[in-house]
Amino acid sequence: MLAEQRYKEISEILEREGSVKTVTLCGILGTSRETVRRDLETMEERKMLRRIHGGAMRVEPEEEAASQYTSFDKRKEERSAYKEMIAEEAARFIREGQSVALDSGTTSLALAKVIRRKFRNLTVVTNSFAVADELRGAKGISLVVTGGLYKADEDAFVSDMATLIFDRINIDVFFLTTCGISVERGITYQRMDEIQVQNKMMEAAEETIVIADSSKLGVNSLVRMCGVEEVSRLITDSGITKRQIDDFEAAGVRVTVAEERKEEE
Amino acid sequence: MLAEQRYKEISEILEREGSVKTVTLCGILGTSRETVRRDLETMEERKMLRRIHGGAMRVEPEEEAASQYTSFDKRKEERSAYKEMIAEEAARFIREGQSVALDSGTTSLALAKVIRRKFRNLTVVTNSFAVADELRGAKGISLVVTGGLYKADEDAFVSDMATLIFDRINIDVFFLTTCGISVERGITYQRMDEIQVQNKMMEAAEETIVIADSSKLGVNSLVRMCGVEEVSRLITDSGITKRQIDDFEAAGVRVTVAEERKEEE
DNA sequence: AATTATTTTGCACATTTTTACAACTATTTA
DNA sequence: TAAATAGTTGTAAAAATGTGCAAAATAATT
Repeated sequence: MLAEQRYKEISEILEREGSVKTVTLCGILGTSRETVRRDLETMEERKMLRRIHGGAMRVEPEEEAASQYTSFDKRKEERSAYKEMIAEEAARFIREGQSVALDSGTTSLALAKVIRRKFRNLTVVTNSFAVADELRGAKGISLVVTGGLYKADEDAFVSDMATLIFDRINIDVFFLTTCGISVERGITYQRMDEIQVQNKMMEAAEETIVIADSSKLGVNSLVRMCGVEEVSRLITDSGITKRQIDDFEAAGVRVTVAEERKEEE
Repeated sequence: MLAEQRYKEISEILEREGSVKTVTLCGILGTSRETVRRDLETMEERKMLRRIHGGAMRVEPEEEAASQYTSFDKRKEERSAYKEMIAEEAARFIREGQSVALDSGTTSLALAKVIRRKFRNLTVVTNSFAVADELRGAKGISLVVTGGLYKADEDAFVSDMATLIFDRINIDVFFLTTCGISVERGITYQRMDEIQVQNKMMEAAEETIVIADSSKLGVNSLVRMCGVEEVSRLITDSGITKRQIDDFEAAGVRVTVAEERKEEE
């Protein structure tokens, strides 16, 4: 069994149970304790969990009472190292003067941070409060927010009110985040709230690029937003397998793998 | 059972019950008394609870949060005492279940704070980023943002894109802030950016109430938004003169003067 | 296809952490 | 004040972790 597959398994267990013992994982994964510990170590570095003596704990998605959007804050720490790499790579597909659309995924927020740092003449359209907050007052960034009804659990504006402005706006590149993407089922989500906004963004956009860490690949979630043929490119991390790359490329989706880069600028 | 799992369990019990005995925890967690005590000790260090003889008690959220925030927040409040008073008064014209519109004035932000504190079933429509930020995740507040192009110097969304949603929305009360208001020249502003949004809000609203401190009274600024006959009420502070009250009332604008109140509820 | 290089994994052993049992001290309450 | 209940500390057994190194599995190269 591959390491990344184990990570995925561990993540799922953690999502379900909240915490696991190292020995339990040994049994489930059929590997030695050292391997499990090494896995947990890497996963902790990637902010995918918190290690504790005897096992690991989930990085709390729901810390009740403490206002809802902190849960979003917590979630954005998940796999943040990957997300930054992906965001950095995604920024290479943007040129000064263009207009880009960002939805409300956590990877979008990472991209917003890169944009704030690297661009001085860009229009950014978003339905994400966090992205808007990040780019609020950023020099040289023209910020357009969709508006609409605010959904705290997604930290974004949804409903058809959020789609109205797209009749007046053209987008060069739309960076789409997702819960799951597969060649067979296309791009899928857990919730359907945001799909209409994303669809509008896609319609308004010249080109759509999916930015998704490798844990989303091959995953089929509940609601289908569109097929893979609608997107021109997928940017992901090195967790993608050769096989998956071939499948996506065969379906007409170019694949870019974000690699660790050592402070180039 | 892992230590961290026990902490979580204890936290949940404490959240539910308020306090818990050491022996009770022994039974629930299936560990010795020393272990429970050590757990409570660690958790006390982490400020997750307060130890008492025989067990532990929940720490009230205020205790921990207080130290960091209040000094800064209080000072901010002291400065804008008059706006607070006006906002407090304005809130009396709102009833649970209604929908209200707030524009991007500083007094609107003060009103948003009062709303967050006092209401649990309200729809708030705004084009102000600060107001949206204040009400983001507020319990029982349905937040609708106009969207549109973000103007940093007003911290608000403007342009005609910000007016689109008003075809779909009805407002009970619109609280209008202004640079100047006079019986002769009506409501006037320094800039014209926001006027179209405010006009739409007014159109969509059943009633419009101007909230303006007394320094704005009798002032004629550059751009006229509408006449005083369009507004039903003016809420201001005690700096207003008897003469001014009479003039406004004669023009059909009822006047409410916000007074200092001593913590009534 | 065969070989080499690289990474990953598992085992043995030293180290650290955790826990429960005692024995003892402190606090509460009747 | 005495009896009961709760808290503290020392210690040893058990459980978990970290590390060096060799075997195994993968990837890369010829």
